[in-house]
Amino acid sequence: MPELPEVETIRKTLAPYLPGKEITGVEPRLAKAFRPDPETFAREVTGRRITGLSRRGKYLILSLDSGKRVAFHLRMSGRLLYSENPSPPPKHTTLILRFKGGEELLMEDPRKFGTVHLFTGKNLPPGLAALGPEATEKKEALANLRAAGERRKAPVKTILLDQTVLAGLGNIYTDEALFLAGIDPSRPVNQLSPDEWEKLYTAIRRVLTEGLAHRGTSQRDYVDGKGEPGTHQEYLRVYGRRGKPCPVCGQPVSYKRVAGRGTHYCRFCQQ
DNA sequence: TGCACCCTGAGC
DNA sequence: GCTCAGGGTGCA
Ligand SMILES: [Zn+2]
Repeated sequence: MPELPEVETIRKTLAPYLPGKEITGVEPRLAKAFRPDPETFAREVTGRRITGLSRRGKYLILSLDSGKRVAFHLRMSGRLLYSENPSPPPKHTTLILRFKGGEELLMEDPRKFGTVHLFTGKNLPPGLAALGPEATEKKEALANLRAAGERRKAPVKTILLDQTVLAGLGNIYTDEALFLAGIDPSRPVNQLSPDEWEKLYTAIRRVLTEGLAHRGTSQRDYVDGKGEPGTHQEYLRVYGRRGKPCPVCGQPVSYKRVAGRGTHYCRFCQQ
């Protein structure tokens, strides 16, 4: 699933190509993915030039010369693929953008959960407007985590996945960070000590930095903007390793459901 | 505040 | 042939 390191890797791989491109063709193929409707989207985007490419949380954002912006959210199985020699689109294609030189940007999404938003500067999509600070921004992110720790009593994993608290973590990096910090994912957040918050944030930074260095985790569907997989799946400590030995103590990695998500952790190393 | 729901392919 | 995976939204 694309989380912060994956979306950022997609952004980096598209950055050399998209800015400056003129969009000559817009083909929405999955109507329900578009906010607003696909007809408005096609009308507003056709003929525009891409002026910028950025990321906020798990959203990838294109700026257009009209002043409008397009945000993509890939959810679990979405891919954004740039090609200079387009071939016939895959079965589950949400959108095709065609450029003046014959290149294209394609959004593929077998599970069809991904969304495409068209918006203006003041009128952000609700999910984008509500995002907390980037998980990589230490001062703001840590302050928000601590504030949540004071007024909430949900499991710590629930808070890490809450994009209004900090933006960018998903199920994989959350499990990995909690393991590195030695904290049980179901611990109520109001029970964490100041020392544990510091440790947890350090672990979050570490797993995100590693994920970025490895160009993302290709556990299931993820590839970057050029179709290349990342390698961080080879470095995961607990996620997807149920029953396999804990890298620290050697006991089998445990699995349970926390915050409605499959959760991997070590019963012996995490309290 | 927490959970069902959306959806399909992979894996049993 | 069935179950499961998952992020954000909408609704209780
Ligand atoms: Zn262990």
